[in-house]
Amino acid sequence: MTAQAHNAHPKRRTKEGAENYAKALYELQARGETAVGTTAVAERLGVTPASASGMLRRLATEGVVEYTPYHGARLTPEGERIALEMIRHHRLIELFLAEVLDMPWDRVHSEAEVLEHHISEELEELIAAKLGEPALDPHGDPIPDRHLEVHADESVPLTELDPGELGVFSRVSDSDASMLRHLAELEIQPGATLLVRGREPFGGPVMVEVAGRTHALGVELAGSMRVSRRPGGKR
Amino acid sequence: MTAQAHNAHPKRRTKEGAENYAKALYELQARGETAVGTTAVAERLGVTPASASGMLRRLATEGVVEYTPYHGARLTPEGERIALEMIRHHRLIELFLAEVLDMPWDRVHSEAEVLEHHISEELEELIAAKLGEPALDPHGDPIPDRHLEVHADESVPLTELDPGELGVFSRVSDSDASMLRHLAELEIQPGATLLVRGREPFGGPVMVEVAGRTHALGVELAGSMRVSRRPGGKR
DNA sequence: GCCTGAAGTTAGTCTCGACTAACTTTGAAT
DNA sequence: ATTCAAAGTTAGTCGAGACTAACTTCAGGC
Repeated sequence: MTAQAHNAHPKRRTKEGAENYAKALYELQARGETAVGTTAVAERLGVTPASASGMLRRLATEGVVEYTPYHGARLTPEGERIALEMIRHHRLIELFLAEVLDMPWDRVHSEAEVLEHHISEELEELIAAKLGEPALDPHGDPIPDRHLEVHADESVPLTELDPGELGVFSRVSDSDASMLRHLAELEIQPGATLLVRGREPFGGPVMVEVAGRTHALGVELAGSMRVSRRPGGKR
Repeated sequence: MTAQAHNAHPKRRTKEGAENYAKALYELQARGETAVGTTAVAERLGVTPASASGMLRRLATEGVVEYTPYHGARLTPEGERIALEMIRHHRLIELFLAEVLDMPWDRVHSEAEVLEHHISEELEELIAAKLGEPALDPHGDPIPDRHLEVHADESVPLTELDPGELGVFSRVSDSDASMLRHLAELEIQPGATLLVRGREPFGGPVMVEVAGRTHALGVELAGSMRVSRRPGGKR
C-alpha cells in the first residue's frame, strides 16, 4: 500500500524535466527551421551540453522528441502538445497575476516559470474562465486556446517599420525583465500606438513618438519589440 | 557561468523535502506531546519508516529537527518556522482558490498541497492582501499571520457539546475530501449554527438541527467537526 | 530480570538529472 | 582531400530521496 509512493514521486520529477525541455525545444524550433542542436537546448536551460544530450536521448525513448545523434532534435506531436500546454499555463498565469493580483509586469514571468508545472488542469480552466478565455498575455504573447491552437500573430519587430509608419505595440518577444521595466518607465505598454520618427545610422537608436513624447530606443530593445502595422501616419 | 545550474536545482529539491517533513512533524506534534516517532512521520508522508529515519537524520544535521535515534524527533524553532510558513501558504491558497476562483470546497486542499511549495514570498503577500489578511481558511482552520503567529482557536469537537447546547460550526479538523463533500450536500458550512438534539448511545450518531432540519452525524464525522460554543439554546 | 514483538536503524540498491573529463563526429576552410 | 575547431557524445560520479532486507533497540508482560 505504501508502495504507491515509489511510483508517485518519480513520475512528477520526470514530468517536470520533460516539460522544460519540450518548452525549450518549442521556442527554439519557432524560428530555427529544421532541427535544434544540443548546445542550443543546453544553453537555454542553463545546463551543460552533456546533460542535454543525455536528456534528449531519454526523451526520444519516451516519444517526446525525434532525435538523431549529432544532428539535433525536433518535437514529436506529443512533445509539441506538452510544450503548448506549458506555454498556455505560463501565459495564463502571467496574465492572472498581473490582472487579478496586480503583480508588476516585470515580475510575473519568473513566478509563472515555476507555477506552470504545478497547476492542475482544473485550475487552468478556472483561471482561463475567470479571465474570459483571453488570447494574449500581459507581454502581448498569444495564449494557446483550450485545444492548444495558437492563433496567428501579425506583429513584426519594431525595426521593420520605416520612418513615418505607425504601429501598435503588441509585445516584447522575449521575457527580459529589465526591458520590461525600462519600457514601463517610459510608459510604453502593450496597446500603445507608436510613430516611427526615424532611425540613426550605424546601429543607432530608433526614434519613436509615443503619446506626444519622443524616445530613442536602442537596437537591441527595438529588435525585441513587436508591433502591428497601422495604416496612415505617413506624411 | 553555466555552473550556477548545479547549485540552483539541488537547493530547490532539498527544500521541498524539508518542507514536507516539517509540516508533517508540526501537525503530529500539535496533539502528540513529547517527541514524534519515525513510523508516525513515515505514515503521514506515505513513505517507509526507513526513508523517514534517513531523512530525519539529515534534517537534524541541517538544524531543522532535534533528533535522538530510537526516541523520535521534534522541530527546532527553525523547523517550526518552515512548517508555519507552509501552513500559511497552504491555507492562503485554499482560501484564495475558493474565494476568488470559486473552486469547490473539497478540491482546494489537494491543489494547495502542491502549490504551497512553489509560491514566492511576494505572491504570498499579494494573495494575503487581496483577501484582506484573513484569519481563517475555507475549512475554518486558522491562518498564521505575516509573522507566523497562530491566533487561538476556541473551538471544540462537536462531540463535546451536550444535548441542548448551541454551537457555531467552524471547521473540519482534518482535510478529508469525502467529509467535506458530505457536509456540503447537507448544506452544513462553516458559520452555520448547530443545535445538538441528542446523542444515541453505544457509538451512535449525534443528532443536530441545522436551519430547521435535523441530521444524524456519525461519530467519526462529528469527532472531526469543530464548533464554538454559543450561550443560550438550553431549554 | 528476561524475552519477545513492535519500533527503529543500517546497509546496499535504484532512478533522476545534473556534472566533468575525455573521446568522436561533422563540416567549412584551405 | 585534409585538417581542425566546434558541436556532440560517452563514461563515470554525485546527491537527493526513495526502496527492500536484515539487523538492533526498546519496553511491557510474565
